[in-house]
Amino acid sequence: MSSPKKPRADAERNRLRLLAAARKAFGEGDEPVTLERVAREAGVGIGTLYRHFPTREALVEALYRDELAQVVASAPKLIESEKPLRALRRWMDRFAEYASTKHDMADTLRAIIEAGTVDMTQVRAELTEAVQLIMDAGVEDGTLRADVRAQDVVVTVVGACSMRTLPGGPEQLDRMLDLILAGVRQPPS
Amino acid sequence: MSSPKKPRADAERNRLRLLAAARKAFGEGDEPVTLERVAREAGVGIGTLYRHFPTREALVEALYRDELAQVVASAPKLIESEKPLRALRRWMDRFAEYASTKHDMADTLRAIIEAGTVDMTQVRAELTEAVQLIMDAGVEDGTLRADVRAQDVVVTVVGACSMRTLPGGPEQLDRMLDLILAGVRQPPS
DNA sequence: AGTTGATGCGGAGGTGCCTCCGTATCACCA
DNA sequence: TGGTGATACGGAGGCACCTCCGCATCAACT
Repeated sequence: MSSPKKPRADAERNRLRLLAAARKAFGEGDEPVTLERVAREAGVGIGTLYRHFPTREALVEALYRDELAQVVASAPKLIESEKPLRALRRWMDRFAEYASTKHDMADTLRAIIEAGTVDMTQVRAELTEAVQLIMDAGVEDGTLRADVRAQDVVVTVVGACSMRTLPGGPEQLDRMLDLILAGVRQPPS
Repeated sequence: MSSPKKPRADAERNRLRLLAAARKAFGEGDEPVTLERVAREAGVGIGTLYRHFPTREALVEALYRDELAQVVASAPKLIESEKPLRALRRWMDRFAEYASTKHDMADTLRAIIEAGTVDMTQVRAELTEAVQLIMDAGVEDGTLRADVRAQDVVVTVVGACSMRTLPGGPEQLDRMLDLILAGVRQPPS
């Protein structure tokens, strides 16, 4: 059930080296990470990098998959400690903080949303599920609208977060998230 | 008041040739437009292209400036014929249709929103003004919230429209715009 | 241990973006 | 019209992305 193929030892070793080198390179605050540098730093050829990670996004995704999983996992916790509306807002904040810190990740998330790759769809589905969870709670207690799809919220939020430098400064993103949140809110009719 | 410098004849001629070539190249439905090709087609060197249009965005912006101006200009007309809420939605549609047809323009708009270049700021301001106009009308008649900034709406809409291919198909953008619109709406409290 | 097919490796090379600067052209004035 | 500084031109070249394929390495079997 779990071993589709026999992996070669050197392949796995190189994969790990690449991830380590990438983590280091993307970690350093300053600027643009060239994949050639990552490969060199890992002591492998550029071809090897591309075989393991066919696109830049694939590499970044592998790098941050863990942290993203934590963001996803925070959703159920937030529901327990907060009312749905506030939980959703806090989740957005968490996501936004994450996406803007590692702003390489923001681009990658865009790509993930857009692309049709399989394991990309996976990440997208996880995010949607997290939001769905909160929204279900909100629908149940009547504070959130029932006719809004979680996926639409996710895509809109990703779109908002993927704008690099906002003209209105960092607080603008906050207001934009508020705007989206207001759209999900059940009007007191 | 109007002639800061004397323009050289060949410069202006090349500028026009470049725009013509670009319009043709971007017009053709199929795929990716290389700037080198545009330059060649215009019969000028690549260096000349870059002198006239320092970035790809500058070129695309120049290409579509007119059409964008029309989108901006549609705002006052919409106010006359529709209620503010509906006017805003129609404006968003107009914008979205435009941005997704010329999807090179979508990228460019992103760049415009993000970048700090002067004449880019100009376009951003125009868009914001258009939305502001509609929102003012909506605030006046009480259908739209007064505490939402037009700029936030613009940036959020651009973010949404700049997602290339949505996982939920073309209708998803429609729903996302509805979501944003709902955020601007005055709750009947 | 030796053989061998499968798997992975490396980096040269093709492409596009953009810069830089020596050369050509223009507009103006004598 | 010829001279001259200012302005614009062209394309080579540097950089990064990504592909392709001949060669090396691995692991499974004898």
